[in-house]
Amino acid sequence: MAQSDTVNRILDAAEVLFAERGFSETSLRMITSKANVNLAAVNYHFGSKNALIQAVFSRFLSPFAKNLEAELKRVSERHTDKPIDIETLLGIVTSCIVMVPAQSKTGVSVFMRLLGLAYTQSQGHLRKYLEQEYSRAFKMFMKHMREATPQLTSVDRFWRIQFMLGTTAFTMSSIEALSDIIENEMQVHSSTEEVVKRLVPFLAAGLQAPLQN
Amino acid sequence: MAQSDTVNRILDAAEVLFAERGFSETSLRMITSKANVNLAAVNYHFGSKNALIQAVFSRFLSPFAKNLEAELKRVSERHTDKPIDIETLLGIVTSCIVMVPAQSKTGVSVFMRLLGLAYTQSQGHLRKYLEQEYSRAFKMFMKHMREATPQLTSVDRFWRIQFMLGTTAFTMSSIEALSDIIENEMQVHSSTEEVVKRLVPFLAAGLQAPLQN
DNA sequence: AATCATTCCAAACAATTGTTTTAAACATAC
DNA sequence: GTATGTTTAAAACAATTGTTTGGAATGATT
Repeated sequence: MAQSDTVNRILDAAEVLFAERGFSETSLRMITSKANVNLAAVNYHFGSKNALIQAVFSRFLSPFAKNLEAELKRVSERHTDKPIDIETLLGIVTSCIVMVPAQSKTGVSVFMRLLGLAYTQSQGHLRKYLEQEYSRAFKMFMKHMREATPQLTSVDRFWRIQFMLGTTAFTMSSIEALSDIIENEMQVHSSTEEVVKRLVPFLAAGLQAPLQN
Repeated sequence: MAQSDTVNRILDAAEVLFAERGFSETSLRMITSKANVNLAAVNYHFGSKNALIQAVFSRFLSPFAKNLEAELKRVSERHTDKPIDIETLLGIVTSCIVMVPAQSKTGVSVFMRLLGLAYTQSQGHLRKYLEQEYSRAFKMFMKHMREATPQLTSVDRFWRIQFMLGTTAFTMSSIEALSDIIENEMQVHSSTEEVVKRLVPFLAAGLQAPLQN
């Protein structure tokens, strides 16, 4: 199968380069030369650069959404009486994220960095695509989140979830650079797992912070 | 004075367009036609597009840094015995941010959006420029931060401050898109000021979260 | 072996980018 | 009023962008 090999080589190269440099700053020529394929291959297999960007996202977001929906459904069937608590809910999300790289070859940090880019780079087509493609999984997650935080108004809950997402995406995307800094300045080694351990209490405390009036 | 007028018109137009679309996605022709000046004026007055980007930042970041240093100094003189607490510290930062638009014509949301872009868009030249230009204000802030959180180890403090910065930068860089979503789904209008009000308790709680072992 | 659709490749395409150039317009000083 | 230096204007510049093209290679099916 020469076809799928070329397609995957393009996706692999694009994924890394997009994560490193952003979308506009990554040219098709960079991608194809890193993937060792012909320049025209991108337009032949994907149709356009925008379609390639969407394909990069759906390759890791589709398994993640599928995992998440399945896991949420599974756990909620055992919680028919009481809602799922926050810690369990966050645990489900993180475990589903960690599951994806095991299936494909995408690293967690690349995963999160791309997720962050999708949010910050105002690529209109991407945002629309993601919204209509994964709205079901997102709404499902939000439903359980709503039940787990009844003390919050819907507006406060929305924003705090965004804060959480932002913190995670940003930290994960810059984790290598920050680890280097801290290793130089304090002679302490920080693995991704250790950073996540530090991150979770931060997020949980923020999410449950007293409301300001 | 035709000169300074042209310069300011370019800065005004560039500021808005950069905040709306990002740096790479904004061409000099968009800027100059919005500013009603000739295309060559940018290279004449600023030298290059990168220099223009830096000029846009320094126009509002310099007053901010000045405000912040002055305010930190002023408050710390009244706290000779005990350190400044976190809430006050974060309050100083946000109030200094809000002060700048009153001095210039830049809106708070544009200000914050640019700040977020500076952090998330990996423009190498920008990051270096900002670091060496405003390291004094940053170090000053860090010193008070250290005194305000004596219960944290330096490693924990380092990470939590990164979490904070990440949350802020991320939220600010995607604030308009998120405001649109929440306005559509919940019929609630969210100004930047309101989002900041929601952000501060989240950050403060995260910073002071109990340590995990 | 011949036919077929699929995939690949080198080249060219048109459009857009940041930057530079040339001359004209302008203001200021003598 | 002439001279001098500064700012604007329009055009052209070279480089890079995403995309398209026509034909060559490929590989499976008959």
